[in-house]
Amino acid sequence: MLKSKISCQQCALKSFCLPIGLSDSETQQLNAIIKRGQPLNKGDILYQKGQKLNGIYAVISGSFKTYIEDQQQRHIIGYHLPGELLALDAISSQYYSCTAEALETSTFCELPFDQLSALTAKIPMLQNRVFTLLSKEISSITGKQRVITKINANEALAYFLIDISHRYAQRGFSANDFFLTLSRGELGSYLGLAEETVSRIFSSFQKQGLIKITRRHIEILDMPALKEIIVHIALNQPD
Amino acid sequence: MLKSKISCQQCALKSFCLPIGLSDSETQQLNAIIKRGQPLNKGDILYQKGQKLNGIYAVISGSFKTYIEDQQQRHIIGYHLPGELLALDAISSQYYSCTAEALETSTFCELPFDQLSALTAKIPMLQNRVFTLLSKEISSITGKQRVITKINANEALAYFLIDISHRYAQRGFSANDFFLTLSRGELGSYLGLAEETVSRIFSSFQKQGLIKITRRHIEILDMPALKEIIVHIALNQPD
DNA sequence: CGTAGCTTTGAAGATTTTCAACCTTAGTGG
DNA sequence: CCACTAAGGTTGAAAATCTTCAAAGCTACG
Repeated sequence: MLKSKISCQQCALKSFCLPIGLSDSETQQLNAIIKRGQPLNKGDILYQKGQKLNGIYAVISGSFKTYIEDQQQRHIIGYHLPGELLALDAISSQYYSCTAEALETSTFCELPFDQLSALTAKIPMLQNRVFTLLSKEISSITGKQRVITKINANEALAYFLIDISHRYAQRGFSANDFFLTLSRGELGSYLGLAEETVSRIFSSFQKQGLIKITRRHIEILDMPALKEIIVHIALNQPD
Repeated sequence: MLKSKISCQQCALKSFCLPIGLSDSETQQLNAIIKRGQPLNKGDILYQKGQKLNGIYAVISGSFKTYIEDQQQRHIIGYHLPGELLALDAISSQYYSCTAEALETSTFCELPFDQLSALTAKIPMLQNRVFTLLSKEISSITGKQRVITKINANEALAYFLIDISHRYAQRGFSANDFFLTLSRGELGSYLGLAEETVSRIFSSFQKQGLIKITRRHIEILDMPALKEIIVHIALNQPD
């Protein structure tokens, strides 16, 4: 029992199964359907757009980007950190709607969706947990959308930094010192900005003493000032 | 039984309960928890940001906008047509994260979420239906985000028109002739454009013979050409 | 018939992108 | 161990796009 609980934690599913107070037996049932994946290297594909849904994924360590591509370019849709879930949008169509790729050496686990939903049908608390997770995803995308939908480039980047900082803090990582695994170009694509614009604004933030940035290593020096940049934006503040 | 089935249809929950083949008894159970709301007039508030979650809502007829506001302005977040659901993002926090307002005389029904989740725990098919609806919402917001995140104003408006057209068609309304209940300013806010930009682009689409627009009445004259505008954008095409 | 609110249009200004060149760093092979 | 290379990052200047400001047109409604 204890073993499975620990293993669940190791699976970085803390965020998934712990906060809801499942019994040991329930935890074990959940744990039984979780498949631990082989570690992936940078550039390895977790799933490909168009493939039939196997399950949803949780990032254990490392980071992933999701994207779709057309003839001209690749559009970054998501940036996923440890403890976060991937492929929640694929449940409805049963096909992955984008490609997920490891941005660095990363580990993950898989939750086969049919097994998960069989289990949620038996454990109401778990069902509610899944509802909550899906709903939270909706909030978070809506929040991002709000921000990117016409606020200017400064604000978009300030928001991005604050968001990442929160997400790291939530998982127990440093809120003020972290590595970005997206390139300037990818980040630009994610936020709807040109790569040069991202670079210029990072430089300007640094000149103002808000951050220190060395390639992909970011230190947030003045969080209040960063927040000041987006203070006039009506936001659903992240928890 | 039959009565309740019809009533369910009347509730415009066709989209919600019909496609999954519930038994008559299950349909009746679902129907029993659906509360029909009083019709609202233009400007009436369905729910207010910050209020405790009562339930999620389905639009029966008319249309709703959702928004959040700050000192300076109101930001339109959503535009909801008959058959569509509102407040899916409030399930996780248990508080409405934006305000929903009727854009014209509208009817709706309410699904108290605690009762719904008690029912889904008993009816696996319904549980999966809710998972699917939540997941679909994630897809659709992600799609919108993709589009607005830096494509230009022409593309954003072409996408919007195509999206609305699809959504009306899906509910059995005309795909090529409909009324917009958002003003130019509101639509601009929704898409992240200035109201004048929206107006200019509608004029330009009309000059090109793509649409005919008389105030809020829109006729789509050349759907293929509209689609051509966004053809280079990698999209998860709506079903 | 007049007014208020929405819409359209023009012109100037701001922001962002694009194009181009150059810089920096990490990794490679001599 | 060093020099070279490729990839990513930075910076400047011109061009494109969108916003803002301003004014005027239209329509619905009392």
